[in-house]
Amino acid sequence: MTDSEKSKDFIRTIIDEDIRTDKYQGRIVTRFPPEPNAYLHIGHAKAFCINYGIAEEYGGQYNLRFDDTNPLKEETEFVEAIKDDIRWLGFDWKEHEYYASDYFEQLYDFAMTLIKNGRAYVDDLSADDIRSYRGTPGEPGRNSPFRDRSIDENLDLLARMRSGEYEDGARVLRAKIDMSHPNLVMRDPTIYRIRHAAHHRTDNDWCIYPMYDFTHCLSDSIEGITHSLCSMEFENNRVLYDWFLDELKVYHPQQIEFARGNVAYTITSKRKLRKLIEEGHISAWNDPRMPTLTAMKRRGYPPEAIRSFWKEVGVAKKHNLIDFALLEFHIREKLNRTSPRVMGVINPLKIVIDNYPDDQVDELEAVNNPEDETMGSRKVPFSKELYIERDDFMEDPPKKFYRLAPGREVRLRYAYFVTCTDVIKDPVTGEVTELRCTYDPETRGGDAPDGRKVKSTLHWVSANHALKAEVRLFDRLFNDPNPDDEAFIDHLNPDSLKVVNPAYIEPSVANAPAGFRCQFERLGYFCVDTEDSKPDALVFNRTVTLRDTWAKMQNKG
RNA sequence: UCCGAGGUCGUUCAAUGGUAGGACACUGGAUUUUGAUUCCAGGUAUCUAGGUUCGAAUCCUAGCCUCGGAGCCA
Repeated sequence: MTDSEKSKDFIRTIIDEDIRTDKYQGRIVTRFPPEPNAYLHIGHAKAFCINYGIAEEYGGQYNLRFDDTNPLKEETEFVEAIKDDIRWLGFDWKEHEYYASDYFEQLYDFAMTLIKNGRAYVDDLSADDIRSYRGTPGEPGRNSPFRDRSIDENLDLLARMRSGEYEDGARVLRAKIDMSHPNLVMRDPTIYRIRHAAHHRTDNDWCIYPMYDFTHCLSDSIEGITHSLCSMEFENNRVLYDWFLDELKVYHPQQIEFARGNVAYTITSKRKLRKLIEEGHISAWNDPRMPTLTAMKRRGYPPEAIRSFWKEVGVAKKHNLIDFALLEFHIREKLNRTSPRVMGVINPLKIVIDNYPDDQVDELEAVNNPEDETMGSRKVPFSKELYIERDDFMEDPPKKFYRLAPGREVRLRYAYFVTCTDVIKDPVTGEVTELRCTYDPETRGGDAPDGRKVKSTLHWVSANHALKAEVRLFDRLFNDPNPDDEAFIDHLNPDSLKVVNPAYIEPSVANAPAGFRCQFERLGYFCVDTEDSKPDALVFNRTVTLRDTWAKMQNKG
């Protein structure tokens, strides 16, 4: 099925209908409204892939708007990080970069209008009292004793709140709606609170700040948003979104909610993510095991894979827990087509080719990417002493084991057929320390002129030519597919990071720049770390393993 | 308890009164100088109970289950 034949999700169905009825005169304008108080994670990517993806598809416009109404939590550092991450995913919001704080003056005017219309009042109740007056689900609240102040008094009080006359928490401005409304959001919600705090953009211009519900709908309205797409947690707030816009008789976008995407084995709560860092379970926001976009970038995930992943997941209103394997599938699919192949040995076992001349070095031709011949080939050095992967040898192999064993012949990729003739062990521990082999000079390049076959092909490096590098093997951060509960620390995977140093890598990657991606043949996709790698001390991150049918067979016993 | 939303293969998204389909995952097979990739084949699903209808995942009624909501957070 092609994209054009593919059925539309419920959001696109609504938009199609809006276009058909000319609801917005052909305009499509969406927005992504992050609060600049943390790094973006995989779940945010779904939100802006939907908002921005739809705008792109319909030839509309998309805005980036920072929802910066709480000076206590927001920082410029996060603004920059968020912009970097969205750009990394390939979206360009052009000149449409906005800040809710840019609208503070207009918002204040709207608040005064509400008061003048008898729809808002200044309340002197404490936060605790407001809570207890609010009632509970199923039980109506009670009106504040300050609810019926005169318009003039309310106007005067609000002006004095703004001028800094009162302490934090002394008063708030509330919408006057219905204290017995079945939806708690409608029980006279707070729209302004006093905060004597410097704001990352407006500095000390203000000491009162508008609340989300008031700010968000009006910001959407000011920007001419057509479809305000957000997650289901705002469903209860939609009546209030509509209420403000209707009361103020301003342009009215429509809010549409969809289910956020939850990826198995990850958590996305900002608070919990912060705790992982504070307690030292991971190193930083960009620790490659984190579900943040900055971490995925560092880990080597291609941005196109994240986009195609969310595109394939689609959008609905159902609670979900998406299989991590689907994300990995998209990562591999992209990387398979684009990554040059390299040979690297992570868990080395030395082999000595007895019949190979002592000081001879052979330069062998290796294909860079069998999926893309335009990527060409390279030379890899072969010599008497090599490393192969320890897992590729078994002294006493089971039936299905195709790799090297005593007396068995295998192919060294792009090199020669070799046969294991002897196994050298540590006399004390019994551990295999070295293999003696012979090679067949007639098989240079990997094919036997007599047509004989081998069961397997191994990767290898020349011991004297290989680069020593650090390799970081990442696995999932949590053991539990749904670790997002209060005991999430207990679900941490103790084996989420294994550092190998040294690993041995073929010399062709000696000058690989930070961020360079490649496939270590038969092992997985790796990239040069952007934080810790140095030209003379390379550090590779494992992005994702290759599919491994053999490992799967073994795990089943 | 009240308000709101949602229940379709293992997972996710379709099917909007007319053969329950795709992708991932899984299983089997073919090809393979990566046990990769690629290709082929296969199995598994409509929350429950009634009703309307020639025909129901879809419409109606009643129930069950899950999630969200009582910030001066977003």
